[in-house]
Amino acid sequence: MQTSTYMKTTFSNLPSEKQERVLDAAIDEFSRWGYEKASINRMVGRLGIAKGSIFQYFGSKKNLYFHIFEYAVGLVRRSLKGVKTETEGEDFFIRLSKSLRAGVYFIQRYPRIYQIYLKMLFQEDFPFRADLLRTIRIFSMDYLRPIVEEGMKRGELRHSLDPEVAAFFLDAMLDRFLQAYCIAYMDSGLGLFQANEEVIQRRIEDCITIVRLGMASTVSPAGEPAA
Amino acid sequence: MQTSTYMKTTFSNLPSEKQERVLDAAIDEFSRWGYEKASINRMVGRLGIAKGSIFQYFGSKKNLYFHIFEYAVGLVRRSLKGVKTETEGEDFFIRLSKSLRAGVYFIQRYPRIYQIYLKMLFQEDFPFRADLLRTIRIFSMDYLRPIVEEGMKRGELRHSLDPEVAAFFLDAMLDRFLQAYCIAYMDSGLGLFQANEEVIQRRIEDCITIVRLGMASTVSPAGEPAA
DNA sequence: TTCTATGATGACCACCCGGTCATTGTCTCG
DNA sequence: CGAGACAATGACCGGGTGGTCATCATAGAA
Repeated sequence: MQTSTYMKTTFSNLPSEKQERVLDAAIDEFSRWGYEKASINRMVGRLGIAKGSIFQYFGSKKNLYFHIFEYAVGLVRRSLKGVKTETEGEDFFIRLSKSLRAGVYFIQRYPRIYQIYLKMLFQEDFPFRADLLRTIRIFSMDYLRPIVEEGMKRGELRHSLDPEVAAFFLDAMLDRFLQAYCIAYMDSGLGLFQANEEVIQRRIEDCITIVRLGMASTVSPAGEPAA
Repeated sequence: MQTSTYMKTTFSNLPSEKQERVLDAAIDEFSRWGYEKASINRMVGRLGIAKGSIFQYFGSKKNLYFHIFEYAVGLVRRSLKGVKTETEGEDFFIRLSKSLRAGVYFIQRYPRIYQIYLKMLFQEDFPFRADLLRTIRIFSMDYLRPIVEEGMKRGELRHSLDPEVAAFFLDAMLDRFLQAYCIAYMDSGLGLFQANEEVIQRRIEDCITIVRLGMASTVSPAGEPAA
């Protein structure tokens, strides 16, 4: 169990089996309820320990949340780094496709972590929320922008493209795609919500085709390049 | 003042000047705090009336919220209908551009209404939230899909385009664009947040260019069509 | 004037929250 | 067997919530 600014020695002295039970309960609680509505009372009730213990471990609800957030950021960071290096040198649109796939995989492997993100995104302001979300957006942009720039350098992307705008655009698309996979009302009739692998893969290709070719018909009246 | 399922006769009997003050205070409260954290106590405190009155008017906090939601939906409906008819027959990408502009205008004219939407989107589950958001998404798709289909009929869009996917894609882009204009951490370095008209217009054109042409460089090695 | 209907009121209710801290185990070392 | 260190406990605190209801105020009709 790594150290963290947000936990006290009382917690790190605990047998790791108990630490894990506590963290698991916290992830469960926050992923189900978000920050504000998460209840320490409920959490300790399910854990079968006293409320005071949690405050002995972390000092406050906020610190507990930060600790979990830090852990989640670590997971995402490793995952993104993995995709980036594994796809190094490949075509831009292949990389994009694999990144989106990796996003889906991540959600499948750590559904509660993604739920915490969604709850954070889809939740009333709590004081430090904006900072945490900014952290996530910067993450995303730091991942996407270099990939775009590399794609431009290789001539795979239009020279007239503004990398900032392109990264913003991709961020919007990727984010919404994953939301549609996890939230029923964000899937606007696409059938993406909790879809199986086959549908997901088809929709990924659909969306990336739009990103690649755009929506306009080719200017020459001759017709489509390939249809 | 139109009737509504959610208000009682006690409210409709009120002098309309007082009705408006109450509704204004409710919009203010919900736009600032969202549903769960909106406080009837605070609201009546600012209004200078008794708490019991609100429950005499609407029966419950939920009914009050529904009443406001219904009002907001009416505003959006009228606004969208306006843009759709005004741009009838124009080029698809012009229509798209004007739709996005209209979104910005709407937010500028009714900032608190949009805030209520954002708070609803970015907020913990309250029981009926999913239904309300589904309503909004369906709205959006019902607006976009026919525009896409018309664009395809005119040959302005690729025949190989799937209208469902295209509408989803556009919804994602438009939604995120407006969020970036209103929420600092959603503006990933684009400078869209609270931007002036000139920047907004430029970014609209940037984004729509990507939608139109895509990101890929033209397959022929000859170079860009126009750069 | 008196009666009646209806709006206005705010003390009060049950419930939940995060956080505190004096007290009670429990384990280790001398 | 102490003694000291430290984890565990849960009653308790102040503060907030949506919602209720007996009571009061008032305006128009008879």
